[in-house]
Amino acid sequence: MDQLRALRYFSKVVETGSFTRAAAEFSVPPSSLSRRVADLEKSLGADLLKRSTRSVQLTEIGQIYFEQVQDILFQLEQSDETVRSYQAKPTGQLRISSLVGFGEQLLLPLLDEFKALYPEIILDVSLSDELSALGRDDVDVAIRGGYAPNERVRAIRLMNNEFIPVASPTYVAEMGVPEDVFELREHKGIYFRTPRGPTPWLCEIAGEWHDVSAPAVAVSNNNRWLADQAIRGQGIMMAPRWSLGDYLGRGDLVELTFDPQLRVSQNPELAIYLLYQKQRYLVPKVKAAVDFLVARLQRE
Amino acid sequence: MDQLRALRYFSKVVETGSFTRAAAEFSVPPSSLSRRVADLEKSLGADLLKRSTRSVQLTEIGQIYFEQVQDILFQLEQSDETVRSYQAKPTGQLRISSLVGFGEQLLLPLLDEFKALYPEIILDVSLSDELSALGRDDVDVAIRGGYAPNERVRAIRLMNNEFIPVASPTYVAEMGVPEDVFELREHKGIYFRTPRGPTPWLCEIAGEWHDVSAPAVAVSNNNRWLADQAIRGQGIMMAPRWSLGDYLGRGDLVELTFDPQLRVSQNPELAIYLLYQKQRYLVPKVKAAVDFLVARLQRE
DNA sequence: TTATTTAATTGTCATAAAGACAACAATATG
DNA sequence: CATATTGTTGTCTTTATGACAATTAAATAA
Repeated sequence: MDQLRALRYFSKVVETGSFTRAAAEFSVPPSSLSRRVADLEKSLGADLLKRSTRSVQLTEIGQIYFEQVQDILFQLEQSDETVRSYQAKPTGQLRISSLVGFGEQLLLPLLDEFKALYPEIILDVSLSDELSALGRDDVDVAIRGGYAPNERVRAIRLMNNEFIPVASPTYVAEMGVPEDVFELREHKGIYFRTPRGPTPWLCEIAGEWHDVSAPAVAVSNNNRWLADQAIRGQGIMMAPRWSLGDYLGRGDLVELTFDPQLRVSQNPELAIYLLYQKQRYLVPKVKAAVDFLVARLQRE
Repeated sequence: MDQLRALRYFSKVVETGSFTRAAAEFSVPPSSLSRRVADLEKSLGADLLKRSTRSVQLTEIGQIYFEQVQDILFQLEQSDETVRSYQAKPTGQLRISSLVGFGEQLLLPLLDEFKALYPEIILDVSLSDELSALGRDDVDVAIRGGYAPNERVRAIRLMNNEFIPVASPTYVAEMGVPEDVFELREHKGIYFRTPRGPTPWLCEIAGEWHDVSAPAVAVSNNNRWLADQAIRGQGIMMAPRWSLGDYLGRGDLVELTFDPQLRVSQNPELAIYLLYQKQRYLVPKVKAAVDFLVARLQRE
């Protein structure tokens, strides 16, 4: 029995929920799948699917087996691609996913140069603050806050992701410099909205965390627009230092300092990471992208 | 092409270093392996092996592929076993590995009861302080100090592994109670020898670690014998609290206390863990053993 | 309830892939 | 230089998979 073929058949039947549809994808008659899956079940001595003419359902053990088989097939796919593309020129489609703000300000400006270096790589860039499934077939390289989701993914720390409070000089002149974090509650707040809601302003005092957010005058998931609002004196904004570009240098915005520090997360280790599947580092296009991006983006 | 068969052939050729020997293990002619591996190489578009009539060597990419393939084959093997043994009675050979001291004192006394509960499980117990490769085919359940080696292994904390200094009342009467850790250097030491050498006595004072070991009067990897030495007043011993059984209760040994505490490792989180492959928890014999051992050994 | 439709299984034959065995080529070893 | 060992190649046989038609089972509609 060609076990691997049986596994691919089984897997596809589960995915499509039908022998007929799965058979169509392999361009073989459904009877082939029926037999191969039956062989597989016989060799395992357990039923994987409950067939009821009109629908196909996983048994309990089938569910467990399916998940593990999916993983195995995926890994094998990746290993094969690694070998196949070994010592070839970087080429093919490369999918990069990045945080929106980071992508707009730092990643996109680099990509022209990357394209010039590797003209045969077709870039597919998606900016989203939702986390994409690097574990599956979605993305080759991802830039994210937070850590590696599992041990097969390598995370390279690109830079600090420290959020600092800023406001325009005009705003400060008008509203005064807040001396104490609790004074902030009398100010105006400009908030970035993540997929999990706006980010509050937090402060740890004597081991306890306090929410010291000001009333909101602007909320958006668009960093650029929020920065404009801040520059025009609409309020105080907490933003990653890297996102402020030259606003601080030119004096468009000034940093406000507090003791203890104002934060947006209880996690002190906020950073931006570049993520990729370890296994795939040898795929030329992936290696080219990782090496390029780390060289250009890593700051410490 | 039966890709999986090709992978098994390839893998075995690498393991045995020879087409002929590998073929013998599958009971097929060497020509079959030759053809299958050649097919595989053709489909991958890369050479995996350097053949030189008298010897077979991996190419660079072959080495990488081989490692990944080994892992995939192993996982598939495990998934298949999980399904095959699903909803069967706990049966078959169960390999347990444990730290020597822990095994002798706590594990072995439990096993008669386990055998009575699951008479169809054939136990294969090996006691060793070397860490066994849970990742490969060696062991079903392991009891170890330290942590899980990777994300596929689950580690259940069984109990604290705090080492405390003890001596017999006669020894203390004769030599006096050491008040300060540095006084220990004038005492007599009884040491357990791990595979990495005897365990020194350490103490952290003002952030700095000091080795305050006494000259050795006895060194062994046999806990029981060392305890006998200590009871007979030969010296001071650092031993895990669990290993002392009722010696403290009966007054055979007394605990010495120091401030700051005397330790055998800079790692404060020493504990005993039960380890098993997550994937294999559904194999009845593994589940039976894990559940039984955790129920009997877990203390907090 | 019964007819109809759709999906999965089973039977039979054709085809393709892997194994068996012998012959051959290449390279160490004596 | 001869011999033994190892891997490859040629040819035939065996086995397993695919193709297509026929059959069975279940869900939907009359």
